[in-house]
Amino acid sequence: MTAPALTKNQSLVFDVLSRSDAPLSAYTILDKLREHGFRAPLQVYRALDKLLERGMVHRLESLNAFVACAHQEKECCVGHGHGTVAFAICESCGHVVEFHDHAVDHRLDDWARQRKFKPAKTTIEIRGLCDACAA
Amino acid sequence: MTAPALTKNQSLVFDVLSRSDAPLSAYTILDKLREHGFRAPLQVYRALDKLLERGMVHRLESLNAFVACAHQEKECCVGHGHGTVAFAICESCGHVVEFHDHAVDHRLDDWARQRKFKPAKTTIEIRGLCDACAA
DNA sequence: TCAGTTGCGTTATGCTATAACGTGTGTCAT
DNA sequence: ATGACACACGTTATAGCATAACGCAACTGA
Repeated sequence: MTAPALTKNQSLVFDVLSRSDAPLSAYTILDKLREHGFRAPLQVYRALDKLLERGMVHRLESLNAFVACAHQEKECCVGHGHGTVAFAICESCGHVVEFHDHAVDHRLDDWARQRKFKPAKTTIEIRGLCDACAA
Repeated sequence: MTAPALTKNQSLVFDVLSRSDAPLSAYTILDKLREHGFRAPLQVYRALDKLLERGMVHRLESLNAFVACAHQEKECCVGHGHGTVAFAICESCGHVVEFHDHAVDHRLDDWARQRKFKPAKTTIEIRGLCDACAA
């Protein structure tokens, strides 16, 4: 029932993302893992694919970058029980806040249902300035 | 008061996007405009930048592609009076529906206000299957 | 034992976007 | 008019993001 353990590459990539306080591009991850034997982008992308499947990592479409899921409580990442994830991205300090909003989810679901559109994945990203950077 | 006329390159790019029934990448636009003298990606990107500024074109972050704004009534594109734009993107036929939802806008605004986050640009993209393709 | 699946490593390639340079043209205050 | 400025344009080169296609190794389950 429980998901199989992470492979070595998957763990390495996930650790790098978890330790980072800002999103990382695949190539940045690659550079951070060269000393662990990574040589090629595909090693990173393949690990990311699996981590994305599990919901342990999110992709920020507007940045072409990746973050570890903020819900580090195990239940969340294993049984990705929440709906759509939204992100607030500070364009100054790079910090990202992940959040969920049921009202927004519900509203978009309604829209889709009315149009008979079948959602597969929804992206919500707010770019702007965080409190600290708005000065 | 009224915005200056489009330049030749801007018009060419906008026309290509307007005529397309699916999003186009910058390089696809470039290919379609080679016979009009376009030679380099920058010619396309520079035109797109201006069109994006005016709200006449939208960028789909999850596709790295561009669409003409669906509100072709002039008032909309000149005085971009609406709030955040959302998109439903069919992954089968490529068709994109643009829509606005005040409730969603308002909800995200509330979230930002509470966090003292200053939104600059918000991306909402639903990828899935349209009614026709869900079969 | 053999077929199927999954992960891995490597090389090569393709797609997306911008940097940095110089040119021409218009505006407008002097 | 002239010089300063802004802006669009064209070109070459380069940076940054992502995947195709090959082959090998390990595991799993008939």
